[in-house]
Amino acid sequence: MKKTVLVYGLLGGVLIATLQLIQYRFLVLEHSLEIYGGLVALVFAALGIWLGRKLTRVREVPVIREVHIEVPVQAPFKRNEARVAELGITPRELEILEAVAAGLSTREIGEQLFVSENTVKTHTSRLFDKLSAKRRTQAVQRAKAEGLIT
Amino acid sequence: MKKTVLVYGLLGGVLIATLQLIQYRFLVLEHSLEIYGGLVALVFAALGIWLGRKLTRVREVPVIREVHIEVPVQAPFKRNEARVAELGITPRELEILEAVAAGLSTREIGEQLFVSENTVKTHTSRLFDKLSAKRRTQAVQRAKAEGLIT
DNA sequence: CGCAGAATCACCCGTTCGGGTGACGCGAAA
DNA sequence: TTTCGCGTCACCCGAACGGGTGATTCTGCG
Repeated sequence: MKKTVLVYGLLGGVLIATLQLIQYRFLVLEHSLEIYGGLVALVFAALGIWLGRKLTRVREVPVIREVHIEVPVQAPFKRNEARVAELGITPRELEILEAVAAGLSTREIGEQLFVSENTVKTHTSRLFDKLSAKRRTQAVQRAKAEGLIT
Repeated sequence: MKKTVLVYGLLGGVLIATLQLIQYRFLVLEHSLEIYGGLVALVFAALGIWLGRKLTRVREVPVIREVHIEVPVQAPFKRNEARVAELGITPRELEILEAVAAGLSTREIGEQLFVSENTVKTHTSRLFDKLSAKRRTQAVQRAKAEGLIT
């Protein structure tokens, strides 16, 4: 909450500053008062609306409306061998990757594949490297996106 | 809520006042313009908030959200609302769930949703409970299997 | 009005993860 | 034969995660 207030505060500050600038220019150029007022009104109205919505966020009740679109029947699932090779992912690593995606812990994977936890960690480490991932969830997400695993 | 709005109002007032003061130092002349701008800003900010609230009220009415349903060989994805309700998963939790599935860390989720890490942790904790998961990867795996998320 | 549910945040503590480094055996390719 | 890729394992350390508890605020519902 404090963070939010802070954000609001900063935002307000920025707005005020912007207003100052706008005002200065208009003053110097001796433009119409109405335009300035309108701008201020607009900006603050927008800010107010945004704030109001933010503060009183209400759950929307999504109603699913089915929109059928023709989808070229996608092959059941074809592992992207090319991408696997391209990333230099070894078979063993792929195996670990699938286990990770299945939600297993390092220890569980080790037990399942009859290797030590350390080995699994080494594999995962290399995987994260190759997938440019920092976390298992990220690795899984990317692997799925690339079609590396199911 | 009223308190929040009030606080915001006061804050706005203070800001405006500050603006006035700063302006006063530089532009002693043309007083009417500053006062006018400040008043307009205040009024419209208030109006905006009111409007925002009004709008969110309306949003309580079911919102139509078009969902493209693909028709692949297997199962078309359709968020399993029933299952979500059955498991007692709240909208906010679903939001966090999706972020987790996207491979974000607790901190990143917090930043993205403007809440503290602790809050995210609370949500994930409850999610794991509801999904009978022990790890994020497992939660994601199950959520996908249940059709809770994409 | 009071209550339940949701969302927010904090703190503690133990576990797991991830990064970095180093090492060893094995089989294939150079 | 030497090199190289792969799989295996170990240790350390800091960061992230997960569990538990407690607390506050706001909203909707009786």
